[in-house]
Amino acid sequence: MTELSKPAYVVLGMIATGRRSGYAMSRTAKEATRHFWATSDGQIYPQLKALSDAGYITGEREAQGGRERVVYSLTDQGRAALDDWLNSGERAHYELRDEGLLRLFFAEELSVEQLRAQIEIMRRRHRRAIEHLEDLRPRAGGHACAHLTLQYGLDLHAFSIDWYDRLDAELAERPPDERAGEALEAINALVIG
Amino acid sequence: MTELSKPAYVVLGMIATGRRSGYAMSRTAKEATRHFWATSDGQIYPQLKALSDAGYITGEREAQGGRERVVYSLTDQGRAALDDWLNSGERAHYELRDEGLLRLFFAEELSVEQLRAQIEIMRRRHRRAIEHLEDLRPRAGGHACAHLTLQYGLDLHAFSIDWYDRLDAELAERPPDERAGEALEAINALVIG
DNA sequence: CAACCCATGTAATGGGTTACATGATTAC
DNA sequence: GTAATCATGTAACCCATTACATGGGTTG
Repeated sequence: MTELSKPAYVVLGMIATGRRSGYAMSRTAKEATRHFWATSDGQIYPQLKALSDAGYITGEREAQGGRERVVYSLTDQGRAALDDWLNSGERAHYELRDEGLLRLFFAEELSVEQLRAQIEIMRRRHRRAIEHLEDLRPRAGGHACAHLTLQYGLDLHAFSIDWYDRLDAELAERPPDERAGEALEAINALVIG
Repeated sequence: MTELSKPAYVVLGMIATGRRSGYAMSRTAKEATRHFWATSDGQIYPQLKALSDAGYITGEREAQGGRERVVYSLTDQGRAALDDWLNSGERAHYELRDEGLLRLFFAEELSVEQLRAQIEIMRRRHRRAIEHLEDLRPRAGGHACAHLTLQYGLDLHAFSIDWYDRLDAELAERPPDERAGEALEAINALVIG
């Protein structure tokens, strides 16, 4: 049995947890999983066809108040593949892409003032992320797991804000026109040493 | 002046902070920025050529103890582009991809026991990440910004471990064969409500 | 009757990784 | 001498996003 792709497991998982039409999966992907695992429509719909053809899922046309839609179910094969993945100890993909951190990494030659401006931008970004996730909370419905992963996101951004707050407090003690590299060297010695 | 690509800014930043050969950039990308911004050789070397052609950087052949290598410098144009990017308030790209969280999201139907097994796997992953970053610390050299972003990584993973520890402690109070969805519903009510 | 949501898809494009390819130098 | 590191690059492939395309139903 060959390994399935990541979007395939997303689709299988969506069906198993009650998001049974392509559209419902698309909504959940945007609203509930986007903040830790992005999945686009351009992956979902082709994947539904592929998993159908391969016998992991079956689709049935259903009239939903006049509008037609296709509602999918897992086959035994699909259920087995999902359970395998959910319980596998295989190394899970983990990746962070943070352009703000990348800027910090190259900030050596900036002034303390400029660095603090960047940090403020990053804090704002995390604050907006929290607001956004807070807005999504009512939409998590009765799904305990959706609430859980949402809470992780909220706590993660809160951690980052806190981290930058503490860094900024240290930088506030330094002269604004000092080279950021110098100021950070002194601060790092405190934090780590 | 057209926006440059992300790998382009990586290259400009690397030069500005003293990583002036393609190989040195490649090393730093693997050792110091990989954990928050991945950049592969397949991006670096073509980018060096493109930025040279566009007049952002200039390369000079240099004999480094017999071996030849190309050492790059920023032109005024390149320095300006980098400074723009470093000080721009434009929304920075931020993205998390965490397959472990994705599994948690779909864990509703697992048993508490199975869920706890997954959580243990995730904690192990974060612990390994910390070990890995700890190994890299000596290599950060005198670069205060490298130390800073490394520290962020360490603290971030420590946060996650702590978060899962607390979740696991709650789950340990529930019967192992209970449905994860049920157990989490009860726990979520405590945490959020 | 216009705007928005439900619903499904495709094609072009862009971004990034991996594997491959080469060769010199240095350390054991 | 052989393994690792220094050093530079290319090509094939995979993955994912974006934009486009279509059309029925609902709400203000």
